[in-house]
Amino acid sequence: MTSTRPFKRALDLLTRSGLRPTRQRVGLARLLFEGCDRHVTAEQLHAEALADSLKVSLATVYNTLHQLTGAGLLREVVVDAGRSYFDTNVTFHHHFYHEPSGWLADVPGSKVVVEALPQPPAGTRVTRVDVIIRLADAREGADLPVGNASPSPPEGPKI
Amino acid sequence: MTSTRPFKRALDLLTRSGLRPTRQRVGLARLLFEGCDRHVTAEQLHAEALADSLKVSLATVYNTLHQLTGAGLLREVVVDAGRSYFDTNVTFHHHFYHEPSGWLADVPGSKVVVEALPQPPAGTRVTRVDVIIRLADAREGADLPVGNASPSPPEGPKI
DNA sequence: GTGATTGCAAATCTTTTGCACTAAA
DNA sequence: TTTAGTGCAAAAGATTTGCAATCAC
Repeated sequence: MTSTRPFKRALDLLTRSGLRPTRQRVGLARLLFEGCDRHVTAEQLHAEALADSLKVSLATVYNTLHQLTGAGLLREVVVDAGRSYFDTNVTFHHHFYHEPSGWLADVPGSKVVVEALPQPPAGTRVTRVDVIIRLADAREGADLPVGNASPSPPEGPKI
Repeated sequence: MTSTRPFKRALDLLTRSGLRPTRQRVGLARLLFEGCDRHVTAEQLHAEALADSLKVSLATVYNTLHQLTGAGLLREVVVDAGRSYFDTNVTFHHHFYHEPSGWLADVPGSKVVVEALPQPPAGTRVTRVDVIIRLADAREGADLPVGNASPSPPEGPKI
């Protein structure tokens, strides 16, 4: 599918990270980085790969996702115990998470201001501050005094 | 162990929540609510129960933890994919999470100021805003411009 | 060639489920 | 009684692991 440009880009990302550009890794990297930012689970990426005629095992998908995360090309997002999402957006940002559907969306870091952060315990350092804005379907009174206009509604098949 | 007072308290918490005060539930409630606030996993609470001579199955521990969460007596904390922590502190607060050890600690809600929260998507409402301050062992340059004094260091055998 | 990678299947781990049995009300 | 609750063992998911076969360099 597509030109050869993105193919080269995926290849570059891998080699620059010291990962041998195997057929599987390049294929997965293309699926992950060709389009716009996205959130995927291993299972989901594996299905996409197969649908794209990329023969790869689920175990390799897991390995690759972790290697890319280690290389700083992906960020693991923990919003649900029991399932890991990998985010291609590794810039400073937070998330909206619609628990009923599993819908996950980025919130620019600049849109949330976290102040007065307490000092971390001695011997430790802060690696990241995650802000997860958990959502439910609008119903009886809102739980928090936060407006309820509308940027991007949870619609699609989610996840 | 202990007097009969906390026993009664655990019993009251259950009945007030409409949960039949069975031997297992009362025992688990005592373990959870007698002391100060704590974070537990199902496996951990189960081990404690057995150590305290409370015969209860892991399945029942899971059931009870979820029932108590549904009743608002516990709050589930998601900081690690694949493992659920239950927090006896259900007041407004956030968390410090030391990933290397699994150490989890509360951060008073008043210690973190979250501003400029974006509007939730149409048809949804915010149920909660979780702030997770992820920690690693102090090493090469800190990742974020946040001091590094010391409130409560991660020590114990963790989890 | 040679060591890194992959695939596959089995193994782990955490959590859930089905159902006969037990205990509260 | 009668209905909720419990235990156990099996099932279900998600992720990891062991190791022989395979591929990149």
